[in-house]
Amino acid sequence: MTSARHHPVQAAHEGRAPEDSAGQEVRPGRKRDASRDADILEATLDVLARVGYSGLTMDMVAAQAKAGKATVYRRWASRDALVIDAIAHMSRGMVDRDHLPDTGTLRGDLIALIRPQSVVEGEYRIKVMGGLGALLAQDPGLADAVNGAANEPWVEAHEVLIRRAIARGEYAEPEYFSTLTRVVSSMAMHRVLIQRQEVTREFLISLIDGVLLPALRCAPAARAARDDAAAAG
Amino acid sequence: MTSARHHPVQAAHEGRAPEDSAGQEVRPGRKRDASRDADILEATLDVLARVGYSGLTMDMVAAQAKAGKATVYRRWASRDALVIDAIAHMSRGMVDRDHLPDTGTLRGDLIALIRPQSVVEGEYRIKVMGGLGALLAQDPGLADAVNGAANEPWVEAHEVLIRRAIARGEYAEPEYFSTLTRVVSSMAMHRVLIQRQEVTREFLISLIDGVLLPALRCAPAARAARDDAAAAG
DNA sequence: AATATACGAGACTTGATAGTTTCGGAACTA
DNA sequence: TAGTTCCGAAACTATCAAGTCTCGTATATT
Repeated sequence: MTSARHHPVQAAHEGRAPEDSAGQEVRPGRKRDASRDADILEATLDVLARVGYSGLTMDMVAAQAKAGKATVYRRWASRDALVIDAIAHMSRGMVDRDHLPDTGTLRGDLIALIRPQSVVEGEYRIKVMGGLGALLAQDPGLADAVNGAANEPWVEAHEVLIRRAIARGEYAEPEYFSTLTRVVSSMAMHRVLIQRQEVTREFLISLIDGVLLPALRCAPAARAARDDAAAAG
Repeated sequence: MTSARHHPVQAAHEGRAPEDSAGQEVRPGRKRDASRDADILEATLDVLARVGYSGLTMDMVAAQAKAGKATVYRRWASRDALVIDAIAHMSRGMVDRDHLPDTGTLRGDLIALIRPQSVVEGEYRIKVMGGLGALLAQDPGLADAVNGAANEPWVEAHEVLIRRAIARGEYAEPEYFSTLTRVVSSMAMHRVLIQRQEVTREFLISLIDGVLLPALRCAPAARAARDDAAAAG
């Protein structure tokens, strides 16, 4: 999408290149150290989580990555382009959508989703998102990208797990399904961004046992299911 | 609390004042035009909605309010103090803590709390709140102020209403009481800040009927109540 | 060896903006 | 009337940070 991707900053298409054909140009001189890319992106995320988008400076990022600013600007054209790529980088490997837990009960699945690093990293991601506020307000496209990177994977995972539990007959199909898939994600974000408290394993379990599962058990059923219930009762 | 309130910027306690006694000092000169306060605060909200917190400049605010910057700085000590007051100004009268509804049922009370102007609704408020993201993540003091102005009033109102319903015997005392008082507030903020959708009356009712009340009905009871239930079942 | 590019470090330039001061004029007090 | 404070407008100062450039050095091609 808006992706302002890596860019050997227009080094190509200059007639003097030995290999003029559109293929890979053979350039003399030291090669770029590809591993610095990830270092810089991770440094960017660290700074973003610590001071937010508007507090982030290129000097901080360079210092954190132990890189020179020239090295950063050789790879990204601007601060915004760097931040956008960092967000994209963050989204990788969050929730493994192809290997969701399957313990037999919804409660077991939801709790299995809470791995030690997802508590810590989840909070980290939430802080990163919070720090983006101003940018989000300006660029709806980026807002979607960030939301998709840090929020929707969790919502979708909960969606799958809840739907599966309903299919098993563990719960009835609720009327406000999509609202329920956002309970944990919403309240965890609120805890970090507004209350400014830690998201612990215990807190997440209190959301599951104290809010989501009870709500699911007693929520008004969707129309079809509700008609059945009305007929029976 | 942290409130950086209006401040005749330390004009007081200077020996030369005619009325030295601690009472209200009679000062010569033109009076401050109190109506400019609201104009400036509303201009601040307009700018905040348009460009977000980090994009807001004092020149923009002054221009929007057709005021001089000196007039702004005569009333607020800093940009942050102005923004905080503007947020407080916006959320004024959202919840009237001294006249909470009392309809006889929790559902009735919660829905009565949703008055047209008390709902965070419409593109305007969404944009204002969206622009605050960076503010929240950066400065704990500012975040507390915003939290106190825009969030806690709701949480406290829900706390009172739910406690009253429990006292009436409408629901049992739940184990995770304080978590439940934050359900609606958390999910409404998430909708505004992350999903970037409107918080409509229908959405709030879906939170009440689809999440909060069902959760309250089926939540695990607090220890004392749970023991009773165990004895009965 | 000669040349070209990458690297970290950091100086430098330039633009933006928070906050201050000045100005001419209006409104209030004594 | 004289003195004081407020007003909007705008010039001014000081700070901060994005982006560029230089330096000494390391690593690549020819």
